[in-house]
Amino acid sequence: MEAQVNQTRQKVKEQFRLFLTNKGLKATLQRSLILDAFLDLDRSTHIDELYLILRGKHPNIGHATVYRALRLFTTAGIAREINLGDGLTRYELAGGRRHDYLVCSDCGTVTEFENSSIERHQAEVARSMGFTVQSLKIELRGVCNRCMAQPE
Amino acid sequence: MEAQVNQTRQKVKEQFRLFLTNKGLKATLQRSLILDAFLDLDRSTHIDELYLILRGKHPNIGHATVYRALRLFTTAGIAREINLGDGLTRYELAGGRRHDYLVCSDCGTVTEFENSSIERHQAEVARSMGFTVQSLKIELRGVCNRCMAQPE
DNA sequence: TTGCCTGCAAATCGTTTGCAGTGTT
DNA sequence: AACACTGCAAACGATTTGCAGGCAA
Repeated sequence: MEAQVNQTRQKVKEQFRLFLTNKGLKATLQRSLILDAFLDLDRSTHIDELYLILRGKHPNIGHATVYRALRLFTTAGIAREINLGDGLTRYELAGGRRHDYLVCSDCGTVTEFENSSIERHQAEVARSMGFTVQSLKIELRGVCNRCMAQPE
Repeated sequence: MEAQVNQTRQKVKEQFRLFLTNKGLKATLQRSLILDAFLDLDRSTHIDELYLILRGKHPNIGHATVYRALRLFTTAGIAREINLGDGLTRYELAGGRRHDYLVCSDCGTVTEFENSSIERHQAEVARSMGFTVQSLKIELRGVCNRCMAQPE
């Protein structure tokens, strides 16, 4: 599976490289760094998390550059925006099939899981209402087992 | 059903009145106006919509007052916050069982529907992950039949 | 009278944009 | 040499907060 991760990484980087070439955009050091940091995490994240990681290695990278890069990844089809309503925009690798989130209302942790059986069912209901479904998001709020165990 | 709506309205207003008394808070004209406007709509709404309606009748009501009132309704258990990721906080009457939304990515319209069969199923999965579920939200993005029909 | 509430304006927070200088092609 | 890109700071839009005066209890 280690090998598979690396394969995904290479595919994504290649996909991005092609996207840039096709659009006449430029392959800059920052974009490469941000994409690497994003791929390293391998889970949904928000800009500030990436920004902090990146600042560690490259102190003069700009906040705006990270925002711009993630938006670019999204239009390139590499990333996907998710918004869990806490005022932060999160990003996850597109291509994955994780649209299901457990949000802990205590510590704010977001756990992802997958449950594809529900998608068909849900999409069917929507279709019967004359709605053409593009994407599905399921969000559960509650208390995670860690917070349940240790009262602060 | 007209009668039932009025019954709900009275119950909610009574619930709010009790809440205020118990907490030592005050029943002001503004809070009453905002609650009425909220109940009149009888569907999820955002602050600006309420604000505009209220300004029509009471030109010097403050933006902040509407925000504060809706937050109060939420803590009173009358309203529920929903966030569909478009940067606006929406509110709906709590007590209802509508947690399912169709968001049109074209015109932004939010249509609500109900599908309780899914809740048990989904909650079960979460529980197996050691998660205590408090609430569930299902969000479908796509194109509504109106937008599908008329290309701009 | 007490002190919660209101309306206004200023502050805040995440995110976007303008701009002058830099780096890719 | 063109022109996209970066970093900074200022702008932005939704929401919150501080404060002086106003109004329920």
